[in-house]
Amino acid sequence: MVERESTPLTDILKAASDPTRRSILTLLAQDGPTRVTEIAARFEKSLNAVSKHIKVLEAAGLVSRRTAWREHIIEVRMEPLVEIDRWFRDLRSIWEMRLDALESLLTEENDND
Amino acid sequence: MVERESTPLTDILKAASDPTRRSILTLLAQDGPTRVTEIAARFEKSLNAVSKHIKVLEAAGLVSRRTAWREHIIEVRMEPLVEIDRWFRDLRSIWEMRLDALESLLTEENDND
DNA sequence: ACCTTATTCATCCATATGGTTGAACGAGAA
DNA sequence: TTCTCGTTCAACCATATGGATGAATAAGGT
Repeated sequence: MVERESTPLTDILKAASDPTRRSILTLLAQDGPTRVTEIAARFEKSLNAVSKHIKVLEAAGLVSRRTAWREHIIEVRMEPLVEIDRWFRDLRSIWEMRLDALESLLTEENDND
Repeated sequence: MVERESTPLTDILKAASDPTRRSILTLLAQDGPTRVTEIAARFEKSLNAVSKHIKVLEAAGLVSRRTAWREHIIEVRMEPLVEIDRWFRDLRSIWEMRLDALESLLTEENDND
């Protein structure tokens, strides 16, 4: 009933908001492409739990998967994170525009004194 | 039973990962400090729902509250968002370090040819 | 005192999320 | 074929989340 929205930015932020998933990204950034089992071995969670985390990251575009034989090699993708950066910058620029407008308004008033 | 972790960065990202909450931040960045009721009026949700969203943003430090008479004036705080930026930059630098190491390794090998 | 306004608190609901365990699948090795 | 390995799929569970509605609180206006 409750329309479940899902935009790229929302998916990226949601994926990044879990500490385990951020750890996975850090691990991949450090060590490069890594097998699912290998990744799971670094955490005190079941293989399945980690597998699910990876799927979330994958859905958000934060990692890519390359299947070689029976092994799934996971690689971090930095590109989508730029979306967060962009959102942050947009918000900040909106905020600064208002402050600038406010300041010039005050300056104007001072001129009228 | 499941240890519920909550770090500043996690709270910030979780707070930012909801579209409604991001809209509230944008609204506040544009219009400046605004009353809760005023904010709620901009959304097709109950006052209570918006009130709860604001509490989440507040807990993450993304907005501050100033109670004047019976009115609660909400203001956006940009500072905590820098944490996201920092995390992103850290991750990227870890990633670049690995690539640099990889590249210099390859160059070395070429030198040995 | 009583009304009105602004907001939160308390419940309750449906769905999402993070976790577990066990079965299933795909593909090389014995 | 049967075994093992790497991984996902399918249930299932407890808790979190986003939403609604109605009561409670706070404080000025009448």
